[in-house]
Amino acid sequence: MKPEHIDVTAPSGGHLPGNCQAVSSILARIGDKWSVLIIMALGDGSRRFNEIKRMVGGISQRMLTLTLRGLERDGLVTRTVFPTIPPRVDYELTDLGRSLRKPVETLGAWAFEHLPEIQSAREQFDRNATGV
Amino acid sequence: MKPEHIDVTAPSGGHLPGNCQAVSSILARIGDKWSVLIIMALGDGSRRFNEIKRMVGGISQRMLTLTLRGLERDGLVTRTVFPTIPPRVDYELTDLGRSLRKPVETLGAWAFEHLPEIQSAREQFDRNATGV
DNA sequence: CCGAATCCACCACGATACTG
DNA sequence: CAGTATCGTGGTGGATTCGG
Repeated sequence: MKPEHIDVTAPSGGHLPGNCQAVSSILARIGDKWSVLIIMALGDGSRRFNEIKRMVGGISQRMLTLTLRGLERDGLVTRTVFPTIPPRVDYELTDLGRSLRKPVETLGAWAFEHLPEIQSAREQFDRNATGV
Repeated sequence: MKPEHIDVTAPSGGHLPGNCQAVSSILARIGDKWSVLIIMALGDGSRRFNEIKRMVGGISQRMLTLTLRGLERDGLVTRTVFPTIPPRVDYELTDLGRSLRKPVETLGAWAFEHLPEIQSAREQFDRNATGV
C-alpha cells in the first residue's frame, strides 16, 4: 500500500487502515435497495411488518425480512414479538437508528435538489452514446 | 395513521410519486462499492486513470472504468482525453460532484463515529445467532 | 400475520487476455 | 497507459410454498 489510502471521514480527521473498509460496509447498507426506505418508514414510531411492507411498496416479503434482520443486526431497529394469535411483530428505530435519519435526510435532500441536473446529464450522455 | 408513500427528502418538503424512486437511484450510486471511494480520491484535483486505481486499491480495471463511466454519466466527473502516446486521461470532479462531497462526508462521519456501536451490536447479534 | 425455505434468473464483479 | 472483450462465479432478489 504505497499511495495513501482514502479517508471517507472528515478531511481533518486522522486515518486508520481498517476504517475505510468498515465505513464502506456501513455505506453499503445505506446504499442497498431498501434500507433507507425502511428507515424513513419507521421515522415516526413503531410499525408492524405488513404495515412497513405496504408503506415501502414493491418490496418482497423475503427482502423485507432480510433487510429488517440486517438493520436489527446493526443495532438500528428493534424487533418486538407479541405471542398472540395471529402473531404480531413491531419494529422501531433505536436511538442509533434515529441518529442516522439526519445524515440520510441530508443526502436525500441533496439528491432531490440535484435531481434535474443529474437527469439531464444522463439524458445528454445517453444521447451521445446512442449516436455510436 | 394511514401509510402512504415514503418521502426520503426533508420532512417539510412536498412529495411527488416518482421522486422516491429517482432519489433511490441516486442513493444506489452513492452506496455502490466504489463510487464514494473514487469521489474522495478525486477530492483535491484532477487525477489520471491509473493514479485513481492505485489510490483506491483493490479495484479492478474493469470496475474503475465502469464506475467512472457511471459518474460521468451522472455529471459528477469530467473525462479529459489527451491524444498523446502513450494516451493520458484525466478525471476531475464537476461542481456537482464537489457539492456531493459534503453530504457524503457527513454520512462518512456518522459511520465513523458510530462504528464501535455498530460493530458491537453485530457481534452481540451474531453471538445470539450462533447459540441457536 | 409473520416468516422460513426452496428454486431460479439475473447481473455485479473479478480475472484474464487483447488492442490502439 | 487506458481501455475493451470475454468468460466464470457468487451473490442478490423475486416468486412461490410451507409452517407456527
